[in-house]
Amino acid sequence: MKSGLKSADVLSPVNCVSATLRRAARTTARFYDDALRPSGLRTTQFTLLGALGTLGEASIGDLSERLAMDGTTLTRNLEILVRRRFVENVEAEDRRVRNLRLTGAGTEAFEEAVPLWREAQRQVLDALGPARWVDVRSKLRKIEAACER
Amino acid sequence: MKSGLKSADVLSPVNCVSATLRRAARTTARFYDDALRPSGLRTTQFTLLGALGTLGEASIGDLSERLAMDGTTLTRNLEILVRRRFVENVEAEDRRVRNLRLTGAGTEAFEEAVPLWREAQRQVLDALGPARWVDVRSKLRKIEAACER
DNA sequence: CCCTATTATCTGTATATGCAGTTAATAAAC
DNA sequence: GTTTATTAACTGCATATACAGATAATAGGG
Repeated sequence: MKSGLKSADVLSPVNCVSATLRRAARTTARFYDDALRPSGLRTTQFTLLGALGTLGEASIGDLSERLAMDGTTLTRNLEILVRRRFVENVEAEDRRVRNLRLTGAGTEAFEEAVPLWREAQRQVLDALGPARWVDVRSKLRKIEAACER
Repeated sequence: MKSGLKSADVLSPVNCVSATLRRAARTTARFYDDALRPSGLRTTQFTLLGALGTLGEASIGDLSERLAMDGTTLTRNLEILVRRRFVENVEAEDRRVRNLRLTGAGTEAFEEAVPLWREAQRQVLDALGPARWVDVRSKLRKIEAACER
């Protein structure tokens, strides 16, 4: 038989969903990081600046929910961007909360990186086809939902 | 319209392939790490022990290729497993190479973790359906291929 | 109003990840 | 056979990631 996969296969550790996703995440991160290198931004930083650009002003909690990233991770990832003056703090009414927002330099850095990012994204989508990517994405959402209860 | 996605959407940074995959990887890693916690193994360690179990005896280069993971990352990830006596060094003919192999304790630790892993994997596959997962996996391979040239 | 519970963030610690540059050993060139 | 190129792994550095426990501030109950 040609591509017969028995159900036992997917319950064998060599076919771990988490390992497969991490592997794909490593490989694409290397690719996008390489493409973004001239901009001085890593993919994670690019994503974080983009999220702040969209949200306008956001707390660590807001970003944590949106990016499905632990708050303590964000504290440290943001620290780097604040140090480089791409992001700044804004005081919130609730004084437990620290709100963050893009600076002018942060907006500029992001915008300059967009064409580099777009070229990487284009190469990946040319290989897969946008419709297939949209399909994969919706299935990844299902997987995440199963992991979040 | 209901789910009309124009091609412009997928070329907008909010739909970054790398960011989406990293997010999914983070979420599943948290889930599997939590499931594996009683075993004392993280998902990455479980995967690494599994790869060594399959390969029998392997160099850093072998593992690097199989896991699409940088050699320097492996040097450090293996260091932890060697320290815990789950993995041991074996001298190779080529003296630049360091070969690695599971110890008895490493095999035991892995085998004890398998049922915990299987339960996590089962939950994810129940939510998605094994056929859909096989489909996603093949598309992830295409994405990786596009990133590796 | 005070006490308690909840919430938002931070710190300490550990692992995960990869690039640039180094070292040591083998392979190739002459 | 020596010199040169290539290869395998390692070190230094920086970022990415999350859990446990601490701190500070708000919200709720009496």
